[in-house]
Amino acid sequence: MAKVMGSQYLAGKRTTHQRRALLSLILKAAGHLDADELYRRAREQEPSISLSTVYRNLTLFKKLGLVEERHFGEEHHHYEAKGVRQHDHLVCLGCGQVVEFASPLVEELKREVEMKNRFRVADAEVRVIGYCARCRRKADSK
Amino acid sequence: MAKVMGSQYLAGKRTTHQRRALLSLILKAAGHLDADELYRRAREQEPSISLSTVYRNLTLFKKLGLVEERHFGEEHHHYEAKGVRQHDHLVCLGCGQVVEFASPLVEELKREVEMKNRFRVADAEVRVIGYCARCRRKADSK
DNA sequence: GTTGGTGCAAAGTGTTTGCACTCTG
DNA sequence: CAGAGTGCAAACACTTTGCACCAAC
Repeated sequence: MAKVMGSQYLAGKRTTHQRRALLSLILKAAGHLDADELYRRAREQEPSISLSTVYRNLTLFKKLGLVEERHFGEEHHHYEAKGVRQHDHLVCLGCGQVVEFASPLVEELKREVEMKNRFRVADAEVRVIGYCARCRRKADSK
Repeated sequence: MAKVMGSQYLAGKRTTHQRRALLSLILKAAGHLDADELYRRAREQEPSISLSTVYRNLTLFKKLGLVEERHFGEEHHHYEAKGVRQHDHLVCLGCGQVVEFASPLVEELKREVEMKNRFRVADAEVRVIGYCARCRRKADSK
């Protein structure tokens, strides 16, 4: 996994321990992380790492196109490795859990917007909000 | 426009000048506003209104289902009157402008998620990100 | 050796809250 | 005239920045 980050990914930027640790944590995290969770995990490998470094590198990774910033309903942001495939999120209002899903309809939507709205589409973010199977009953009784 | 806010909308809450002003501003604003812009506009009618009151009432309106909170790429939130029809947003990376659009594909997507993911869908937020016609050339030359 | 990157502390945003006063119902 | 709602200032959560030191190149 550490091999994933050859210098070609960092575009001439220095490969510090902190940077290596952060990037590998993001890549190996299956889903999305917020800055604080990433900080917590990074401290296990680099106990002296600071939160500023986390933020600074998240900004860098964003700029290099390695991670994407996501905005769920919460105050803070989430980050995840920029994967090849489009995937979107289901946010449960009951338990707060965020699940990924994918649908070809999103690609279709992007094509439609590109044609009908004279818009060069770079990306799309879809959040479907509601109640997961487990929380449904709670929602119905409201 | 002031007539729009009979007491039935406020669910027994008191109808203060501030509340009336805020709600009518949100309803008459064609698109989305952030808290600060709303504050600025409200002060024209109620010069002594405070930002806390703006936030407190936005929270209330959200709870009552009168407005919706939107999350674009920025740090702060945007709010808009909860309309009947689903509509989504095109965010231009060049000039930052946010344009509304609507597509039946979004409704289709919601139905699909409801069926395939055992999820009770309450709402969906779609942001398509890219470059508007005017900013395209800038993007292409990068 | 340079100078880009780091840790720390301090500042900056956007938002929320405690409190005493005010006005709606 | 009770208590919901307000303005104010202070607190809050998250993020950014200035600076002196450190380590990657």
